[in-house]
Amino acid sequence: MHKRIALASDAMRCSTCMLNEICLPLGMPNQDLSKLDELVKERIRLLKGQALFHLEDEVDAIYALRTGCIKAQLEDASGQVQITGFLLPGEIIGMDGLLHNRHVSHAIALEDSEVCVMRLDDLDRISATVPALQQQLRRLMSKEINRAHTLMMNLGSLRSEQRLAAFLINMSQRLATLGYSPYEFILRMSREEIGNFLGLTLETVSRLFSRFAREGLLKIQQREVLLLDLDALYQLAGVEPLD
Amino acid sequence: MHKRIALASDAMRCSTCMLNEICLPLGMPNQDLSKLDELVKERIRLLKGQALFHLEDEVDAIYALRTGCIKAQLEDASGQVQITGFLLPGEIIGMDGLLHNRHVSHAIALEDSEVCVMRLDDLDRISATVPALQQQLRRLMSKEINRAHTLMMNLGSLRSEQRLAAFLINMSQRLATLGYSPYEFILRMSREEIGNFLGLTLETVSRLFSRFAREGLLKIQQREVLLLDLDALYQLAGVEPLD
DNA sequence: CGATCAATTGAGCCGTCTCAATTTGGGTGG
DNA sequence: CCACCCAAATTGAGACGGCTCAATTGATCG
Repeated sequence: MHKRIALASDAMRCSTCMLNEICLPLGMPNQDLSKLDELVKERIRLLKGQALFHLEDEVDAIYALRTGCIKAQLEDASGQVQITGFLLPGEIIGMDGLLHNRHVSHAIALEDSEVCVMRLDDLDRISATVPALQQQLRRLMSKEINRAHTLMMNLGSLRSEQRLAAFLINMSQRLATLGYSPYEFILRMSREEIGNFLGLTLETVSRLFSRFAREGLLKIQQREVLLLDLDALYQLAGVEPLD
Repeated sequence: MHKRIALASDAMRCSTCMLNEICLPLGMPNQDLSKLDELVKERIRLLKGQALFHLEDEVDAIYALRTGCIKAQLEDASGQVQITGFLLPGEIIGMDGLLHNRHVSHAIALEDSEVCVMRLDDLDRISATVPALQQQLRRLMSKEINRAHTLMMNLGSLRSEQRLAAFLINMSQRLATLGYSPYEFILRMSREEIGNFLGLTLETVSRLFSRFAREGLLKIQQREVLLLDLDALYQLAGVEPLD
């Protein structure tokens, strides 16, 4: 299905990873950081369109995205899909499967991607001697709960233009955190995927992009976005951005 | 603000609590259950309308609802509110505050209620010697993530009648788990609160109740519900119920 | 028994969806 | 390299679901 790669162990170290200010170790004391070095023993490379895991797969690990972009989506018995998030590098995926150690969602790469594998038994073993790791995991799960609650608020109370504005601001902020431009980026997902995520149809999303462009808020050509008036977008969204 | 009560320690024991098959200890091995007995040292009684905590309050504990009903709601800078859940006995509240140890939501009693206080330092201390507790907490947080994701799906893709049907089924199931009738119950929340939770207006909720009653799916008088045709409600919702 | 808040019901409007046609872009093979 | 094909995106027209605003009825509680 996908390619597992076991690199030389020193290539895996959280303590020397470029993303360690953003990813799982975020905010952990430096002296504990080195104890994480046994955590990631393996990475997985995914080609665009490949799944990291599917519904019902057994959970034996959670994952940190290193490069690329992954969508997380639920799927119910009737095949109806709901995208619950688009992950960027440094973000953690798979925590929704820890209830019964079965995944309840699909994780699919939107472009060629690479993830760090953090096995549950390693997490447990290291947590036993590094209390900070346990608390870190708790914080990360709490963050995901907050994110989902905020998305509920957006879906429940914002109008379409506000939802799209909030989405763009959110992408902009997260990309800025990664050191990319907050103004100019490429959307890795289709209009349909954006629409599904935001509870809108793809036509509505397309029309909104066209309207925003007409009003001078942004330029958009296919999936290339250039945000021209961030202030106006913030004002439109009216709420603190998603994440 | 609210009344804290320190009962005799044997009155607090998870191991002898009526709810221990449903609440935090759910699924934990019996030999570990007794080790939880130091966990709850205090309970809090809330009168209808009182808050267990507010936005921005410092988090030093999470709570298990013993009796009553509590709503959890976000509130953004502009005062806009989103109810993220209605809690029933045996359910855990406060896990969304573990990111920065600040609550990001309000918890307000919809009727006179009582919660068990589980202090974070006690949780950490006991987890250190009872690995099952740590895993249990992880499961509970994962469950909350799933619940929120499923609600996103409902808000994003269901029509109003489907949302209300899913809501009623969900209440029915959770009440049945507690040993109450799945057919007949009292809603502790107003039409407005239901509407807010489901991303609808109170008028729409009211009209739907009237329509469901006209169609013979249920009887409703104010907040007293009698479900007459659960099958039809399931079919309407079309998805697995919320939780 | 009035006062107040919650819930119901109606009428009309607006935003988003649906269905359909067209354009654009990217990939593939001749 | 161009012609072709297919998927993605755009745009339009019309329908409909849920919202807004408003009036009325029904509970609940001093």
